[in-house]
Amino acid sequence: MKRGAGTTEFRDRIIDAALVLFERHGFHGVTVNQIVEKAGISKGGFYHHFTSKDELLFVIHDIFITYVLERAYHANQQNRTPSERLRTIIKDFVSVFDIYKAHLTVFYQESNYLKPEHEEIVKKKRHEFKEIIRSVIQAGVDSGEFRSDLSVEITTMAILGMVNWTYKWYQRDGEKTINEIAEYYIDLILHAVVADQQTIL
Amino acid sequence: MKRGAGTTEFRDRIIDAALVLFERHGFHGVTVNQIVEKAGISKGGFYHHFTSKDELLFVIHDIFITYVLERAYHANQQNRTPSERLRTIIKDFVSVFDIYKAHLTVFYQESNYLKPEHEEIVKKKRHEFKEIIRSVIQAGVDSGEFRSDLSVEITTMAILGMVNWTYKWYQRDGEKTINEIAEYYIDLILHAVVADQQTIL
Amino acid sequence: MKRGAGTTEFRDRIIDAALVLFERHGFHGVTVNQIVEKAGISKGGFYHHFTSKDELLFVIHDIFITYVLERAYHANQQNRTPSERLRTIIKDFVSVFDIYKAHLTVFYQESNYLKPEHEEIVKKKRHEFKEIIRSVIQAGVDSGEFRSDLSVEITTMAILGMVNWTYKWYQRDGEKTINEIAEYYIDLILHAVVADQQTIL
Amino acid sequence: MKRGAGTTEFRDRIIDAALVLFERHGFHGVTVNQIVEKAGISKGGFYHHFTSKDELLFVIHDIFITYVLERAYHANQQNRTPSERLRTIIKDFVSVFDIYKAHLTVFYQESNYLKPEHEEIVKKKRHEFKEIIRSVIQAGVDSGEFRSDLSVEITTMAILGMVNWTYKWYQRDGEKTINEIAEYYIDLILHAVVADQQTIL
DNA sequence: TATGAATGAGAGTTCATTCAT
DNA sequence: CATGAATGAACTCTCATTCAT
Repeated sequence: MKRGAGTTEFRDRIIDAALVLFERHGFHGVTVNQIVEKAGISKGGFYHHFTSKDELLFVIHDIFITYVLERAYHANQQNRTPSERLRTIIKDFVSVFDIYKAHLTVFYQESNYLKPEHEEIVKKKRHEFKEIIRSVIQAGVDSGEFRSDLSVEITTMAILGMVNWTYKWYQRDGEKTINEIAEYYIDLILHAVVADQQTIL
Repeated sequence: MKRGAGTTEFRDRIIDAALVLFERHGFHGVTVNQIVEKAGISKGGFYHHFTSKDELLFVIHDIFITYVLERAYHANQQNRTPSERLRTIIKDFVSVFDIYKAHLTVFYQESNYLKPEHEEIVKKKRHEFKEIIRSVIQAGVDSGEFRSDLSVEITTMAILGMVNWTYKWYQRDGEKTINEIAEYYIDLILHAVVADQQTIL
Repeated sequence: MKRGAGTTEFRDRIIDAALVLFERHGFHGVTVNQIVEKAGISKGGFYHHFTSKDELLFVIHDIFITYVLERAYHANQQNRTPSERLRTIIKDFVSVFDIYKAHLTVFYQESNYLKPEHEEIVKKKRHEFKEIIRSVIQAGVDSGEFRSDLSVEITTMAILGMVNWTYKWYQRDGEKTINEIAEYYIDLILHAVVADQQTIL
Repeated sequence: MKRGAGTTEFRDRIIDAALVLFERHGFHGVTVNQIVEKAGISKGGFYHHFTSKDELLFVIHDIFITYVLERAYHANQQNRTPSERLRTIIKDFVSVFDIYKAHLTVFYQESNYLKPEHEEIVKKKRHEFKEIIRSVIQAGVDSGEFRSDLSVEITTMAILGMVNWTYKWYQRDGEKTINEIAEYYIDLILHAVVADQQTIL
């Protein structure tokens, strides 16, 4: 049990160091030497835990997308109406920005440097995440809660764009908390997609 | 007509080749050798026209942002109401996706590899572009045309995110034309930001 | 004795190879490839030990001037009269030609290719060496042992020129040993600078 | 006549520009581009007058050594005693420092970058110059004017070293004129080589 | 396990030289 | 004669990865 803890620390130290460096300088702007120096380990140590620098990039991607996907599945199940589900999914996803800001930046900035075999795995999970949102929009349209003239595809991409883009400007110590931003997004989105109230009344 | 009209110039050949390659493999996934080979010129020729690979990256950024900024300035002047201006700016910007898809992808994907001196120039123009959108939102709020409870900052970033993100999925030969997508975005955005009609009536 | 005594170290192998090549072809007439090939190591190995080819040039300069300076300091202290000190310094310096012939050639031939930061360090030590000789001449003049009409500055430079120039023609397997040449120089110099005996008597 | 003058100017402009640059930065520290820019001509113009950069280096060497050699021959003939001839040769040679300082620096600093075919020509003339001095020393020894225990070879090299080295420190606007320095050298040398006066008296 | 000296393929860049205009 | 855009061989240097210790 003690061993396991120590080993994990080692690996995590590498990932943490890499995240800080990748976020600032990009995957190709950082050398393995810089990573091991920042992590306080040796080069041999690095290659004991990762088969390559490429694998490290994949692991960072995978940690992030796996976590996000899991939460999205969970969030999608526990609400009733599509707008309630949409709200929960977005709030949940956006809350990740505080914990996984660096992962997220690397994820959106460096994913085209993933090796084919890694890219495929990530792509699949990314697609699953998108499908969750898409299905909620579809459900809203089907139930009449959302406007019937919505393009489910474009609406999904529009929401994803709005939300994902946040990583480009969000600062943890900025004026608004990530929760306030999330609430704001939800408000904008629901105004945009929910069917006119009058017709309902 | 005497010169440069019919002939594809050397410099342009380099940029075109680089765009195709950078879009697919990223700035660091492409070597100068690959660029000159695709452009059908010599390595020396490359360095006769660009002082470095870094400068080429900057030129691609600058062509794009300069063009976009100019159009945005123009679009912003010729309409009356904020929503009309917002519509024109967005339509105009999105229409760039068909001509400058590759520039745009490089712009959003590789800008953190710009050298400091180049980054500064690009950053300034990017900021100007953002300020144009921001000022339109602000004008809409001030005039009462847009909801009074809007956060101008977040709304601006939300719109930018939604629109910019398009580069990640838009295909010129896809189901929707870029104009249809633009119209759709405008519809979503106006639903989200325009003050309730009932209250006005 | 445990380490480094028997084995020719990596770093030394590089320096030795570079010296032979630089002496014959000049700093710019030799490539890093040629150096590593002669040293029997890899290119990466070279850059593991030296940050640049320029640094290697500096190291060669520094080894030489540091050694020479140390010996000159030592030689300057253990004799009494200026002519005795001058003799010891010259003999000592010239004896270096047998061990450091290549360093010396590089030192006098390539020093204007040193990078500014390196040049400064070397210049300082060179100046110190010159000052030692100068001070001996000055002492000789002050004590009346040397001619009173000597220009200390020009005499110093004349001696340095005569002695340094040796690197242009001296061959270790030539007619005269370096010691014989040194004795000869000393004889010439003393004839030139020592005050007339008759006038004293 | 006008043509001839203009053409010569062109070639001289190149040489002058190159001299200034080579003296400061060395042959390899200067590009052909820099030379033509400083000379105010085009690259094509350069290669119209010189077959290569290497040839330019040779021409600079040749101008210098040819001039020096000619003067030395002349100086050697018009005096009677060896010491008078030695004096004239040295004064004459050293006076070149004011006109040909740059040539001289390039000559002593970059001659090992001459191409073999050029090197040979220069070497031959250099040797001739040395032989002139050597023959004077020999004549002095033979006539009894100089010390009989002189090594003609080493004495020659010692004198050459002393005199040549001057290029390393001489400044045209320094304390001493080149003529004063020459007189000083001659004084030192004659003190060193002339046989004891008593024995003559 | 852990180390870091050593590797070597390949990157970006330079620059003397050429040649169509 | 003059030009300067274009060439391409050769250069210095980088850095992910290996492996003897």
